[in-house]
Amino acid sequence: MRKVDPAKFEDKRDRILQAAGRCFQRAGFRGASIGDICAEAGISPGHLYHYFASKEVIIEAMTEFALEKTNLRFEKLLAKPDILKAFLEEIENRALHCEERPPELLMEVRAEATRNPVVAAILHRWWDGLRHLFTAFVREGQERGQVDKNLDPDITAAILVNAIESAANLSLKDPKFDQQKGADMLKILVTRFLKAE
Amino acid sequence: MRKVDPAKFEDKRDRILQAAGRCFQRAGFRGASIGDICAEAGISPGHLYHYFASKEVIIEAMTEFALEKTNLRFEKLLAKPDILKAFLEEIENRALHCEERPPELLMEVRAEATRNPVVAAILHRWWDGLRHLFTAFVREGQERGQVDKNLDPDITAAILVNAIESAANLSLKDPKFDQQKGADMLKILVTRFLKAE
Amino acid sequence: MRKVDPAKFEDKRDRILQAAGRCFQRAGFRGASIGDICAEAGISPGHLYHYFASKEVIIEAMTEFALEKTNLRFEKLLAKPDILKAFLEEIENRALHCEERPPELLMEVRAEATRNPVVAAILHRWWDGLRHLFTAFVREGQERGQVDKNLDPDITAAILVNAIESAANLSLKDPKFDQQKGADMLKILVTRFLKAE
Amino acid sequence: MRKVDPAKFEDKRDRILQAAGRCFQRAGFRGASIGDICAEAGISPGHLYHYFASKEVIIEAMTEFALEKTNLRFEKLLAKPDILKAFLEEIENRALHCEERPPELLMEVRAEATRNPVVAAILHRWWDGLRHLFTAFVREGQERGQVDKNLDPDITAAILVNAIESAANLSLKDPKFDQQKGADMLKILVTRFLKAE
DNA sequence: CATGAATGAGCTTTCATTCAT
DNA sequence: CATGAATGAAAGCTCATTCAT
Repeated sequence: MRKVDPAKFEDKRDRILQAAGRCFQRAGFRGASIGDICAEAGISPGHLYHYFASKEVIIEAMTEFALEKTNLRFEKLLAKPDILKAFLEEIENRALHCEERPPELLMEVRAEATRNPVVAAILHRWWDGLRHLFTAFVREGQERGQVDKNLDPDITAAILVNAIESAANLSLKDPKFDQQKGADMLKILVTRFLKAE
Repeated sequence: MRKVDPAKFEDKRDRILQAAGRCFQRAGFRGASIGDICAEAGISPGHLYHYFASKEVIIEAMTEFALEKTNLRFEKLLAKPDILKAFLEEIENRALHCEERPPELLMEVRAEATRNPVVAAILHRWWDGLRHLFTAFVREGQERGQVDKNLDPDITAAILVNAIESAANLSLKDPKFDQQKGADMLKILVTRFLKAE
Repeated sequence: MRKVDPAKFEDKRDRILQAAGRCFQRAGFRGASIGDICAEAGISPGHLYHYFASKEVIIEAMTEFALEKTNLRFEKLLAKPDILKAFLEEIENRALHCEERPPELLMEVRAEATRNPVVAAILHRWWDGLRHLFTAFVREGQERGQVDKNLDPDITAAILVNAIESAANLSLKDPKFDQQKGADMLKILVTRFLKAE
Repeated sequence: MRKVDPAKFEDKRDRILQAAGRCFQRAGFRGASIGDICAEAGISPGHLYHYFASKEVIIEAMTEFALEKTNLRFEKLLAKPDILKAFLEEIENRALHCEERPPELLMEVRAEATRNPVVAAILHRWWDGLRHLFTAFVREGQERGQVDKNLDPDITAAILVNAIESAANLSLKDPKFDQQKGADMLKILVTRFLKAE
C-alpha cells in the first residue's frame, strides 16, 4: 500500500514550474501553451493536471515564485552594522546579478496583475512585505543618524524601492544600457536623497 | 470607382485604434480578440482588415500610440525660463493626471517588448527620444548652474526618467498608494539628486 | 451593406440541427461530438458556433424539436365529430408511422431530463401541453357521453397518454414486437378503460 | 502468493457497483467518469481495474443490476390465491416505493440500449423474462376466470407491463404528479381492461 | 465600403486506461 | 492487494483571418 510521497510530488511540481518559467519567459503567460510547457517539462498534457488544476494556477504559482526570488537578499540588510553602506552594496549586487531575477517574468507578472485579481493580490502582498522591510530600514537609518529625519519613512521607502526595482528593467528599454554605470548613479541618487541634514 | 479619402481613412483607423485600446486595457494584447475589438468599434471583422493588415499591426500601432502620449508634455520643458521648476511641476502633473496615460497599456507594451522585436524596436526608439530630451535637460541645467556639473548627463537622465516613469505604476503595486504624497517625495528626490554643489 | 438574411440563417441552423439529430440518434447526446456533427453537416467546427453558442444549446434545441414532432397530430383531435373513434385511429397511426418520431431521440431526451434542468423544463412544458390537450379530450368525451363521468379527467389523461406514448418504445425492449397487434390491444385497453357506464 | 477469496472479491465488486450506481444516477453513464466512481467508492483507478475490465463492463453490470431489482417482487405473484388482487396491490407498492428502483438509472439503461448491443441484449433478455412471467399471469387469470379469455395473453402482458412500468416515470415528466392517485387510476385501468365478460 | 459566413489550426481540459512499485 | 504516476487521444470551444456578396 504505497502512499503518495509528498517530497517527490513537490519536486516534480517544481520541475514543471521551472519548465513553465522558461516558456513564460519566451512567450508570456498567454503566449505559452500548456502543450509548450508539457514539451519543455517532458510530460504529457494529461499528467500536468495531476500537479496543477489549471493554467491559471500555474500562472499564480509562477507569480509567487518570481516575486519570492526578488526580496530574499534584502532581508539580511537590517542586521548589518552600517545599513546604508550595506544597502548601497545591495544595489550594486542587484545590477550585476540580474539573470537570477528575469525581468521578462516580472513584466509579465505586472501586466497580468493589471487584470487578474489573484495575481494582483499576490503582487500586493509581496509589495507590502517589501515596503515594510524598507520602511524599517529608513526608520533604522534615521535612528542611527544616517538618514534625514524629515523624510516620511513609508513614502520614502515606496519611492526608493520602486526606483531601484525598476532600474533593473532599464535594459529592456535600452539594450545597450550600462548596468554598472546605472548602479553607480543609483548609489549617488540614494546617498543624496537620504542624506541627513 | 471612388477614391479613398485619406482623412476619413485616418479618422476611422483612429477610432478603431481607440476601441482596441479600451479592449487591450481590459484584457491585454493577447486576451482581447479581434472580435472584441470589432464589437467595441461597432464594425465587422472583415471591415477591420480594411484598416489593419493583422492583429500584430494593431498591437504595433497601439504601442506607438500609447508611448506617443507619454512624452508630449516633456517637449516644451526646455523652453521654460526655470527648467528645474518646470520639471518639478511636470512631475506633479504626471502624478495627478494619470488617467491620460493608462499604466495598464504601458505594462502591456513592456511585457510585449520582451518578446516581440517590432514592439521592442518601437519602445527603444521612444526611449531614445525621451532620454535625449532629458540628457539635453540635464545639460541645460548644468549650464544654467541649477544642476550638479559632476553628473554624467546621459546616465543621470536614464535613471531619473525611469524613476519618474515607473512611479506612475506604484498604484498597481499598492492600490492605496497616495500619488500626491508620492509626487512630493519624488520632487524632493529630484531636487536633492540634481542639486549643484 | 449586405445585412444578415434571417431566413437563410434559420435554414442553415435547421440543417445543422438535422445533422445533429442524426448523430444524436446514432451515438446519444454525449456520445456524439461536435466534430461528428460538423462532419455530418459538412461545416467546420468554428462555423457551427456561429449558429449555436454551445453543445448544450444544440441539445436543448434538439429536445424542443424532438418533442414538437410528437404532438402535432393530436391537436386536430377535438375538432372531430366522434372524438373517441378519432383517438383510436390516431393510436393506430402512431404505431405505424413510428419512424417520424425516432424513439432513440426521445429516450435520450428523457435520460437527459433526469439531470439537465433546462431539458427537464422543456420536457415538463411539453408534457403540460399534451396533458392539457388530453384532459380536454376526456372532458369532451364525458360531456358527449362517450367517456365514463366518474374518471378524474386529469389523472386519466396522464395515465392514458403515458401508456400510449410509451407503447411506441416497446420495440426497444423487444425488437420482434408486432406494433400492429400492440395498437389493436391498446385500442381495446382504451375503449374498456374509458367506456361510459 | 495468496489466493483470492471469491466471496470477498464479489463483495468488493458489489460495493464498487453501488458507488457506480450513485454516480450514474447523478451524471449518466457517459457523464460519470471512472475518477468519479473511484472517488465515490474510495479506491484508486488502478484498483478498480482489478474488479472491472473496462467502463463498458461496469455499465453492463450496472444494467443487469438495475433491471434485476425491478422484477424481484413480481415473481411471487403467481403463488397468491387471488392473483388479480395481488397484482393490484403490487401496482400500489411500486408507485409508493419508487426510490428502490431509481427511474434515472432505468432511463439511462433504455437510452444506452438504443445504441449499445450488449446493453440492448441484457434489456431484451430481462424484458423476455418479465413478459413471460406476465403472460403466465394473464393465462392463469384466464383459467381462474378472472381475466377475459378473448385477450391474447402475450400482447396483453406486453401492453400491460409497459403501461405500469412507464407509469413510474410519470414524475420525470411532471414533478408534481401524484403517484398515489396515479396508482389508483392504474388499478381502475387494469381492472377494466382485464375484466372477464 | 461593409458585411458576416466560413475556415481550420490551436487552445485548455478530461478521461479511460496502463503500469511500475 | 492497492496505489497513483503517467499516457495520449479526443473533447468542446476560440480565434485570426479570408472571401463572396
